[in-house]
Amino acid sequence: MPLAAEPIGVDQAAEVATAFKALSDPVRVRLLSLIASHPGGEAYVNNLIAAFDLTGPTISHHLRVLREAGLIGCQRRGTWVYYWVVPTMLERLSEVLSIPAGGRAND
Amino acid sequence: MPLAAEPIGVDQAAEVATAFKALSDPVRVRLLSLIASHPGGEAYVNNLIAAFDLTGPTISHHLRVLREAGLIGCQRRGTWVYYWVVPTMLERLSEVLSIPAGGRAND
DNA sequence: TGTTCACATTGACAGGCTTCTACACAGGCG
DNA sequence: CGCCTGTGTAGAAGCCTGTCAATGTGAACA
Repeated sequence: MPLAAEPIGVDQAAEVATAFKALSDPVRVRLLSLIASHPGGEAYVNNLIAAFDLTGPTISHHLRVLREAGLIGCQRRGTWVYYWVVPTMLERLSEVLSIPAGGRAND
Repeated sequence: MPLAAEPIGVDQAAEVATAFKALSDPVRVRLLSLIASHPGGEAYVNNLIAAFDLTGPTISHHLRVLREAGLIGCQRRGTWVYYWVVPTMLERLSEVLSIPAGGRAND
């Protein structure tokens, strides 16, 4: 439900804000984009670390923030850990920011 | 351009992250929703302050963060100050989060 | 089978930034 | 001038970001 349609509830506002907080860091935005645009929709950590001038633990921390926000999922396959994007969450956030036709829905 | 379409650039990632940072606080999300869903698309500060258990300066500060992020605009009319939502910014963020058909665009 | 190596995460900590309140200031109205 | 509305500033508490060190997991090899 778009936040422009009606006043958002306190609980939902907190939930949405948590997700947006996960996207409030440039590194995490780039990580999400790298994972989402990776061939096959998956990426493993080694590749992600190589794309930044940051150390492994730092990337790992950022990935955890994205994971706990429900934006990405991960799975271990042998030695490597693969990450992928959870489209449901992105679509939901996109819907929250969308503008209803006419700018408002009711009242 | 959706961030899932191709790896986002460093500059654009920083710009998007700044906007999301403005939305990373529950109070600001609720403020934006209150303004956007207000009859006429406008709201004045006195109404907004009444909706929270926070002091006036705090709300004023949050409004400034939203304003500097380009998400809302304001104008003084006599004694009261009116706020409204800038739909362009919301639409752009919504597009960034949208998922291209098939999950990816090229390559 | 046991060791060694590579991959990735977790924990602890320093530095910087954000958030919130209290007080004080500017702008308009009666 | 007195009052109300809204903003700006200064300061304390808390959170976030990034690095180093240590741990856990799985594969390769003698």
